[in-house]
Order: sequence, then structure tokens, then C-alpha cells
Amino acid sequence: MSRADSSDTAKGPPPLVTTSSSAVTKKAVGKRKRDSEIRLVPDDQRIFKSQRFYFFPNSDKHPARKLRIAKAIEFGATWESEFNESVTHIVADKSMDYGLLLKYLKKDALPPHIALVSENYPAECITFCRLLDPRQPQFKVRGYDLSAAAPPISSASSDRSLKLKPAPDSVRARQPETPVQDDRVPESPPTVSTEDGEGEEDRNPSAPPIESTAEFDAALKQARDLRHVPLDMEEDSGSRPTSSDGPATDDERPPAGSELDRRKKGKAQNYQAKFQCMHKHTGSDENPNVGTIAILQQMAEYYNQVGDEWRTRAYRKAISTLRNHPTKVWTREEALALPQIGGRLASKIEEIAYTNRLRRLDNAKAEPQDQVLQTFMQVYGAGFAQASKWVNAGYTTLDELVEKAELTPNQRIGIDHYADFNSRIPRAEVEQHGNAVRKALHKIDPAFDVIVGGSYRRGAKDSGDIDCIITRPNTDLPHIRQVVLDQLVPKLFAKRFLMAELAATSRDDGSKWHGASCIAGSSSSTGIWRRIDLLLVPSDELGAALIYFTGNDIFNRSLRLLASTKGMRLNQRGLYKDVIRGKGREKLSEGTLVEGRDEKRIFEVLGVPWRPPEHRIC
DNA sequence: CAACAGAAGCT
DNA sequence: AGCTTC
DNA sequence: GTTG
Ligand SMILES: O=c1ccn([C@H]2C[C@H](O)[C@@H](COP(=O)(O)OP(=O)(O)OP(=O)(O)O)O2)c(=O)[nH]1
Ligand SMILES: [Mg+2]
Repeated sequence: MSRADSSDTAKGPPPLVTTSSSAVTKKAVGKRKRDSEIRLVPDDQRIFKSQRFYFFPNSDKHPARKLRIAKAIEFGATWESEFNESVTHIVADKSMDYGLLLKYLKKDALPPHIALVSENYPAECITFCRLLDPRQPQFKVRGYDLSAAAPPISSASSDRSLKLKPAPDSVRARQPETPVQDDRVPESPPTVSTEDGEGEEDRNPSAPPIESTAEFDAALKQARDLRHVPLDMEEDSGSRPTSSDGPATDDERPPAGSELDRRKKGKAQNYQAKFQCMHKHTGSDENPNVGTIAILQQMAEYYNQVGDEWRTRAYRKAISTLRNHPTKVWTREEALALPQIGGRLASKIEEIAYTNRLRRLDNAKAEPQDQVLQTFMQVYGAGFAQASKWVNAGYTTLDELVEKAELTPNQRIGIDHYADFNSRIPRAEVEQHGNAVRKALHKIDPAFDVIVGGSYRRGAKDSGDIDCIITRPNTDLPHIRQVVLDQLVPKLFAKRFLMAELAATSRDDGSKWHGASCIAGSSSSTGIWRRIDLLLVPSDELGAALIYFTGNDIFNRSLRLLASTKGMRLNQRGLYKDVIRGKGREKLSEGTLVEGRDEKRIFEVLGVPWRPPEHRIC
């Protein structure tokens, strides 16, 4: 249970605070303290001069809202750390409503001189370079009736359903009439290909779960949410390109009918349950909780867009367990019994089950802004922070970014090859790229090995990129690095196979190279730029490197979490034991190497039953 | 109440 | 040190 | 958001 924030739907107000101690100067015109200075725009542009803003929630803890507050200050606003009568504007998150605000302020109504506006207000004003009329419908806050002198409190309180947590604000700026026009994205939306998760059936009847399974499971649970939940939208396909970020779709499936009887209900059942990750959800029909899941997914998506990483994870965890739950969950108690579902989610689940919807989300999501943000975040080299800035700056298309925004070289490449980088690579083409690398390398020194890892090694029918492990028996890293950097890469560039360098390892340390490659010739894939990753690994580390580079990411995290619970540490070089961790799991000693060379032995030491790459999908 | 994997490269 | 990616 |  979390008590940390007492606030939620019913009771407490959102955790504002900010000010109190020292976080912010009382009436900050700029908050000193941590980001020391916010540079104000020239005096004549300070459209918010002498305006006093109070945000709701009023904390700058979350990344996106922080940005917005900073922006307002930049344009002359004073940020009131506490509510008082001098406030001129209250800027409320989309997820908030009038009722919540009143409740928090302990008031029956808002003084008429204070303007209540929604979160997009500051950005709009900045866009138009002037103070806009707060009464415009676009700035309306739910439950706040502008026409009524004293808006009834009831309006809002009535809609106590699932409220969004005071989250970091969602970034928004001017509203584009035209969403993002990506001319760069031909037909295939940069989106995720709908995945057909099918690679699930675990075979492994033979390997009954050993004890450690439980631990691994636990670890796995913690980790799996991280992955972008694969939403399978079979039917609703066309409708939404969102799916958050993931190119996560693997549909890796073991070639043959791996389906084996799942005999042994007992442990096998248990075992199975834990590894739901390799679960297929093939039919959209078969899960009784689809409705609930859909809504929770929207919530997760919302929090994701708002930059609330951990809450997003929590939602995804819950979604994951719901997805594997065979029966429809109706009540709070029922939900509470499930792993990764606590009191808050349990209540929400119950409510969703009955009402089948979530009102809070209505205004907070699916706004055009979200689409823009999504689009920007899919630019290679741009993450949440950068995409938010762009959105806040008012950009709405990729073209606009190219024209007006400052881009890093990688971001420029990311935009120029936006469609390419966001499309899946057919398995056969992955092979071609791998072969090109291998062939060139063998010409330099036939003793080298190239292993294509990533989703390819897991058996996926298509991949997001090409992950190559480059190694050589009895060879150390410096030598491998030298060959790769001094010979292989230049050679592949000369052959016009490599087209760009996105991240290179420095000459004397480092072990990876990231760039873009392209197959010449005349196939359907000709001319498409692909991201390619080279991982340079000395022979002693091959096992650990294989685990790392084979993934999937969720699997890795779960394994690493498990290791840490055993006083060990797993990374791409090896498994270490007797790791000393200080406060906050901080690594104090490297620990001593246990195993790095043999993939299987790492599993053994960790007490995890071996699973082939195809089964490492969580 | 802190942890939720662990690391590398770029800006 | 923050951001982004693997 | 949930968990140890
Ligand atoms: O956050 C991450 C991302 C990736 N990896 C590992 C696992 C993953 O399998 C491998 C390659 O990364 P990539 O992003 O290419 O993922 P993938 O599994 O190959 O999927 P995709 O088909 O999108 O390339 O690196 C991690 O450990 N953590
Ligand atoms: Mg990959």
C-alpha cells in the first residue's frame, strides 16, 4: 500500500508542497536553488509580467510540468509557491478538475478575480505573444462553469471516478490544426507493426521449474512492465498508431510447433504463470479483462506521456498480470489478491469493471499534442525531454524541426530517415546485413565471429535493428576494437554498406559501435537505412554478452534484478558475486567475476533454468 | 520509504 | 550531469 | 503505481 501520497481520488489533495522548505523561493521569479537560473526573455516579451501563477498541482517535481513552469517564469510570470489571494491565474493540469481544486484549497468557490485555466494556457499565450483570454473554451477546466458566478462544487465531486494522479503536466503548446504531417512517413506509419504475439507456447515440458523459479519470477514481475506493453490491437488496428513507443513487437516464434503438452499442472502451471511474458494473447477475445486492460492502458499511456516513468511501470505490471488472469476481475478484493495490484489499482479496476470507463482520461488524452509528442519521440536521438521541448516550443511537424529547431547530428539523421528507422526489418534482410558484416570481417581475419543477436536471435520474424556481436576466440577487447575501428568500419563505409555513424566507441575504451547500414541492390529493401549495432566482445565475455544482446530487455532486467537479490551483479561482461552495495543499492565493490564466458553457466549460477533465446521473451 | 538493471556515448 | 539508447 |  502506498501511503506516500495520501491524495487520490477521494481524499487528500495532491501532494503539492514544493515550496515549504527551500525547494523554491517563496515568490520565485526564478527559482534559484537547483537550476539556478532561468533566463528571462527580454523585457518587452514578458507577457506574464506581474501575473502570478499558481499551478495545480503546484510542484515541479515531474519533468514535464517543471518545463512548463519554467517557461512561464521565463516569460515573466511569478510562480506562487502557495495559494493566496494575489494569485492571478491558476493553471490546472488536464487531469485535474474544479472540484479537486476546491477541495484542495478548501474553498467553496474561487474568487472571481482569479482565472482558472488549463495547462495549455501558458504555452498558448507564449505562442501568440500575449495574454490570452482565460475564458476561451480551450482553457476550460473541467467542472468549472464560467457562466455561473459561483460554480457548484457538486459538479465535480460527482465525478469521482478514476482520477489521474497529479502527474507531471503533459506538455502542450499551441494547438496545431494540422497534427503532424509526416511526409517523411510514407505509408507505413512509423508505428509499431501490430504484433502477433505468437511465439509463446513454451515447450520445455522437460525442464520442470526448479526452485529458483520463484525468485526469478518475482524478479521478472518487477521487470516486465518496463517493456512497452504490447497492445495488440487486432481489430482496432488502423485506428491508433500510438502504442507508445515500442518497436517492441517481436513475434518471435520458435520454428516448429513447439507446443507441448503442459503436463504437470502443479509446478508447470506455476512456472507457466510466472512467465506470462511469453504469453500470447493472440486472440483479442480470449481475455476476459480486455475492457479493463484497455482502460488501464490508456492510463499507462497517459502517465508515460507525462513522463511519470514509475507509475507507468506500475500500471503496466498490473496490466500484465490482468492479461494473464483467466477470469474477469470484478471486485476490489479480487483484484487486490493479484500480484502487482495494490489498493489503488484494485479500486480502479473494480470501477472500470462496472462502469467500463474512465472519465478522468477524457480530456487528458488523445489530444493532438500527444500525437505530436509521440511522433517526436520516435525520432532517433530524441527522447522525452527533447520531444517535450519541441512540443512546448510549438513545433508540430518534422519539417518544422528541420527548418527551425536546433538538432544534434543524430537527430537530423533520425528525422531524415524517420520512416526507415521506424520500420521493421524482415528477418531475411537482417540476415543480409549480418552477412555483409561477416563477409567483410572474414576478409580481414577469418578467425572472427559475427553473431546476430537481438530479436533476430530470439527467432523474430522481423526486427527493429540489426544487433551484431563481434568476437574472436582467445582475443581481448583492445585487439578486437582495433580491428573493428581501424579496418572493418572504414571498409564497410567504403563499400557503402555503412551509411552513418551514430555512436562510436572511443579508441581506447568502449565496446560498441552504432550506426546505419543499407543493402544495395535491387530488392524491396534496397536503399532503406537500417540501424545497426556492433558489440565488441572478448572471448571471456561472450556468454554474458550473448545474454545481454539476446534480451529481450525485460528478460535482462529481471535476470539482473534476480542477480542483485542474490548479492550478485550481472552485466554484459559477466556475472559477479560478493558485490557490496551501499545506500540505495549503489555499487561499492565490483564484486568478483563468477562467470562471463558461458551463457548456460550464468543461468546455472543464478539458479534459473536454461531457456533458449526464443523463450526469453517477457 | 526507497527501489524498481546496468551500462555506454553524446551534449 | 542529463539525456538517449542498448 | 506496488513492493520488501
Ligand atoms: O533497455 C534495454 C534495451 C536493450 N537491451 C538488450 C536486450 C535486447 O535484446 C538487446 C538489443 O536491443 P534492441 O533495442 O535492438 O532490442 P531487440 O530485442 O533486438 O528488439 P528489436 O527487434 O526492436 O531490435 O539489448 C537491454 O538490455 N536493455
Ligand atoms: Mg534489435
